[in-house]
This record gives sequence, structure tokens and C-alpha cells, in this order.
Amino acid sequence: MHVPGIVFASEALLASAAEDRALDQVANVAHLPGIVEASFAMPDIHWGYGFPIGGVAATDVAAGGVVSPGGVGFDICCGVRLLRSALSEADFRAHRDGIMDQLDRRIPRGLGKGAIASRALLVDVLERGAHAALEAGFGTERDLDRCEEHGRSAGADASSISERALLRGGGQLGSLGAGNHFLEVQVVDRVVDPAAAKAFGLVEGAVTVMIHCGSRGLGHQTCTDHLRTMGAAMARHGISVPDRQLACVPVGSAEGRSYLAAMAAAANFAWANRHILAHEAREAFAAGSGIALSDLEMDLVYDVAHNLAKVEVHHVEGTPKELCVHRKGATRAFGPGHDALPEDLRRVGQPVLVPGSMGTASWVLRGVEGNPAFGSAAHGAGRVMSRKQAQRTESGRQVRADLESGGISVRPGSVKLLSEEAPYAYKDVDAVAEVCERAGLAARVARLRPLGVVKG
DNA sequence: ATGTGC
Repeated sequence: MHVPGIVFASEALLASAAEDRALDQVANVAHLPGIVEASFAMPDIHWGYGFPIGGVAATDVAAGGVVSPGGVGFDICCGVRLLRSALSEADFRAHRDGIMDQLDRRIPRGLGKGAIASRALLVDVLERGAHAALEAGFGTERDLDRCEEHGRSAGADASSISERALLRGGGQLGSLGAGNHFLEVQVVDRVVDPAAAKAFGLVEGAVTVMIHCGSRGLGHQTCTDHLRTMGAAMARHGISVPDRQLACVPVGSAEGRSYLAAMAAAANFAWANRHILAHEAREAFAAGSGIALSDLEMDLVYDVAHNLAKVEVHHVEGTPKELCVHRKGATRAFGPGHDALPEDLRRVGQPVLVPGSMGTASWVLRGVEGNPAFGSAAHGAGRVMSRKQAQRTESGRQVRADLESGGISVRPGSVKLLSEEAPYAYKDVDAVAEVCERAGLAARVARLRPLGVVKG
């Protein structure tokens, strides 16, 4: 190990991580060439491909530091977008079935399914992200201001995306996908930090919409493609790692630059994907409630990724260095004053969106000063139960009945997949948020409680 | 996560 492994967790949260070998992965990551400070893991750590999910690792670009696709994940630029609204919980309940039916009809979802936008938009989206979607008539200019990277990752090169990836992604632009991806109608349940909540546009009792999805088959194929070429190139660069799933090459190498260009293009697909879905959600709310779009005030709070590698400047032992920061199932969490934040949020810190599992709460946190993990925080609840195990515990029908009896309206794409995403299959998101705060990763702002779930 | 495999 070049550096130590550091896991931010409580004993209760750590118990499940130890079982599934995620801690071995933290140690493996510490062997990556050029890694600085530590191999970090967030409180929602669980086992993943090569890196643990919840893993954060930064490598020194000038010192031959590497980039590793396993440190980004298969779902490149998977992330979360949160919209606020002027509706109260009572307003929503008065129009609930109409809105949920509109969402059901308008939000494409499920394995291999899509899409809202035309295939013709694909190449433009890969190069320019949400900007291309905006020009095609989706969303608003302001949406771009409230999106990490302005909804457009720099250095994207559509020509580094394979034909096969284009084929898979072409029909999926504007779609949710499956698994733990969702669109959820929520209500602000509790405000912990009133000043920050106000700056984010969040009011206790108001309805919000959270969208969790990524780059679909296009990102998955892109990861697969580059893992293969990287695996072959490693020997040429004289790199050996304790796990072949940690395939990596120097950031500055031809293979490294090619991966980062393809990763940025796939990220642009994901930014645009969430941008388009948010547009569709607004339309569904207006159509389902009969309330004018302008009165709904469904403004974007923020959109932030939790599966990306980015070259950022951070201080290492007092000197600023260009680092390739891998966040794999970890949310960027920049503190107050950071120039990457929109001006009206710069005093408060970046909104950090932490979705819980289906049917449980989600959290909005804010970035704080002195974050010990290159400006990163948790990204969700994290699994405690395998998909198989969850399926055996309760049927999808039962899970649905449980949610409905708790007053949560459900529109599943597949009832069978619903069982894999049951609340008991995940860690306690309240505990994850609390540990984030106590570890100085981010501070709690507001808790969101689900009212309606749209899933793949 | 994912047209659930090399």
C-alpha cells in the first residue's frame, strides 16, 4: 500500500461492509500508482467492481498518477437531480393519481428501454451534454447553472465512443433505466439548516422531485470497451495491481486520455438524460394537476454526479496539485467559497444529494470547509442485502403493498425488480447522513420523505 | 448498474 485506507463510518454501518469484502477493496485501491493521501471510503461503502462503491481516490497527474475505469463505475456519471416546487403535500395528494399516471405514461424506464429524445440528438449530446438538450427544446437555461459542470463535461470526444455503445445509447436518451434508479415525488419532511434550505429553495412541507439515473447502456458499454484496452496496455506501462478489476493507466498516456475523453462524452449523455427527464417531469406535473407550469415553480435545486473521475486542483501537504479524483458511488461535496459553485450558492456550499432506498427518506446535505476526502461525501444508503437475497425475502407484490399502505404511490416498470429494491435491502440513510456530518464530509440541510415512486 | 458472459 502506498497510502493508508480510511473509512468514514459508524460501527453499525461498517459491520455490513466488512462482510462483503469491501474493506479489502479499500486496501487494494491504496496500491494504485500515484495515489495521494489515502484510499478513502464513504459511510455507505459496499462491494463493487475493483473499487468499493463509496470509494474515493486521487492520483497525482504529474507524478504518473493513473486513471482507472473501476474507480468511476460502469454507470458513468450516474447522479441525482432535485427539483423543488410550490406544491404542498396536500396539493399533491389532491392531484396525486393524475400526476402519477402522467409520470407513469411519460417516463420511459426498464431494462434496455427508452427514450424521450430522438437518436438524431445523440452525437450533439455526447459533445455538449445538457446544452444540446436545451437547444433541442428541453428544460431551461437556469437548469444549466444549477448543474455540476454546467451540464457539460469538458474534453468530451464522441469519436472515442464505440459503435456498439452508440447503438445501445441511441435509443435511451431520456430514460430512467432500472435497478436502484428512480424518479420520486417527495416532501420536505424536516429542515435542519434553515438558512441553507432557503438558499436551496427548500421549504418544510413543500413537494420535491428527485431523479436518480445515469448514462444507461452507453456508459456501461464505454466502461467495458476501455477496461479491455486498458487491461492490455497495463503491462506496457509497467503497472501491476493486486486485482485485475483495478485496470488503470497513467492519466497522461494515450489510453488514459482516450478513456477520459470517452468518459466525458458518456457523462454528457448522463447530464442530458437527467435534464430531459426533469423537463418531462415538469410536463407531467402540469398535465396531471391542471396547474400552469409557471405556477408550479419546479426549479432545479441541483444536479450532482456520484460516478466520475475528474482532474481537480487540491492541496496535498500544503501545495496545490493537479489530481485525478475518482468518486465511485461518492458525491462531490465542495464547501463554501468554491468557484465551481453558482454565485448564489457560494456562501452556503454545494448541495449534496443523498438518495435513500425506495420508500425511505433522502437527504440534502451541503458541502463544508475542510472536507477530508477531496471534497466528497456519501451518495446513498448502500446495499446490505444482495439482489437475490432481497428477492427471497419478499415478493415484489408484497413490497408494493407495503409501500402503498404507507401512503406511497408506486408506478413500477417491473414488479419483480421491485423486490430487489425493497427498503430492508439497504442501509439506514439517516445514519449515513449523520455520519457524513460527524466526519466533516458534509452538513445536514433537509430530510425528504417519499410520496410517490416511479421505477424501472 | 447492465440488451445479467468469456
